[in-house]
Amino acid sequence: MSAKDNAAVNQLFDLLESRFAIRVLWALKDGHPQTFRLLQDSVGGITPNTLNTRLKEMRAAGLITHGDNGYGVTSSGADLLRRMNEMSAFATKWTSALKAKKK
Amino acid sequence: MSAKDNAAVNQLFDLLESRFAIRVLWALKDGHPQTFRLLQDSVGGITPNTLNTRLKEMRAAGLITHGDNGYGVTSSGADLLRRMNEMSAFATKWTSALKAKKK
DNA sequence: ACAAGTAGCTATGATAGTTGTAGCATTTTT
DNA sequence: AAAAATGCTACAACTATCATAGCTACTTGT
Repeated sequence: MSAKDNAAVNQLFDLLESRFAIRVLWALKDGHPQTFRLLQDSVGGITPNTLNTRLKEMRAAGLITHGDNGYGVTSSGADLLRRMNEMSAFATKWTSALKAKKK
Repeated sequence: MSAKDNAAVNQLFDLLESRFAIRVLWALKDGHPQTFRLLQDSVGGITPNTLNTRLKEMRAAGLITHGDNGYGVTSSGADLLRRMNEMSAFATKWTSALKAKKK
């Protein structure tokens, strides 16, 4: 892994590690833009303050845009979501393994 | 996407969205266990309080173990990291696109 | 046996991030 | 013209994280 790679990944993690960041992106997974309030509901449990902060960050990062139909992902954002699908597959395996362990 | 999928992904995001969570896992990417303090250095900028909190969470989640040689990933943790490599590839593309935009 | 080093933390007060609730200004719908 | 929806902002309270210091248990070297 090069130093440049490290910087890039670090920048991505900076963006994604704050509360609700991933979820906001995830809520836009299907590609349909959503209004501020609908997005708030989709994400669930997020306050307008935090949502607005995340939206600003992600717009600055070029992952989300705000068009006439509301907030949606950019092509870059869609690219990231596509790659994150792998994590979803993992999650399913993982939670069932965890549940089995707890019994 | 089923409701079950949603729950699993939510649980994963609960774990990963707190500060340094992803980075702690990421620091163990190469598979070599690390001592507490070495891990602190690898992650960079994390306090022992936070590191310890994350380690507890991730051990409870079955992603990290603590053996004789220090902290390392479980097979489940390694699985997740493998899938997250896609994000690393994205990060490189994404940051260079961002840099170009800012100019 | 004893001092020094290493490992894995815990304690404490300060600061930054997030929450909960309320509501405002503007545009769109009825 | 009134009602509803949109995208927020304000503010006080709470929680997470930080920065620094240092503790206990164990190993290593003399």
